[in-house]
Amino acid sequence: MFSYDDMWKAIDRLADSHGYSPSGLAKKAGLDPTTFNKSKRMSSDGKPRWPSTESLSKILAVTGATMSDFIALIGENENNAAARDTIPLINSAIAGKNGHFTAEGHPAGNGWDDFSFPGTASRRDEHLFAIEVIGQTLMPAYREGDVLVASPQANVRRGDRVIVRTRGGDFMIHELRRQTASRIELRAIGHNGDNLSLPAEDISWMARIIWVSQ
DNA sequence: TAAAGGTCGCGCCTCGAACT
DNA sequence: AGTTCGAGGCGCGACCTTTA
Repeated sequence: MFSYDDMWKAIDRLADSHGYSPSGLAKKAGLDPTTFNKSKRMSSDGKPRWPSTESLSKILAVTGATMSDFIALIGENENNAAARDTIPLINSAIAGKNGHFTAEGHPAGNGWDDFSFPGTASRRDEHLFAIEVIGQTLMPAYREGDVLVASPQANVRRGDRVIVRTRGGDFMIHELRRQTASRIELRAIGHNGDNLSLPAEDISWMARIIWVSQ
């Protein structure tokens, strides 16, 4: 999961790399010049404030940057060096077998390779892992060879794509449709798009897909 | 299912500092 | 003096959760 600091630093770097101040970039993108003010990155009660996806979309559009470029900026260290770290990688065909994850959804056991992912060392989420898609079952959303980076620590919300492990041993890549205290409703990613409703206690862990290499 | 209430990102505005 | 930038207060609107 991207930390709050990572996100704002990346915005600052994006602005700087295009010759703008944060307020200049906001203005260029058609946003209020104060949108990215440091004073607005924290609410009055001290809670961190996150930029909206719409604001991010606008500044990427106006700078011509892609989401991948932005991810790279998140991963850069203070010296702007190309620091690239690795996270555990496993393919989807074997990820569901026992022994590859702890009860909390953290990578464990053998069978893992390394996947280069920018700035992992500076990120607070040390339990990130990557899943390489094998087969066509997730088409058209994900193709064979795509790599999904997931965080078991990230908060999941309606509409997020998630990796789910049930206590019965099922391993699924689905979209979260609804989550209540008692039930989890999921929708399959892929051609069939089947809906699935499970008791919350049947879910061992759930990790949000935060990034995809396609 | 709909209404009520809470949360949060953003726009509008004013003000002050720094710079040209 | 004019411009740019950033801090901070306030309110709006979208979205979400809770409750009846």
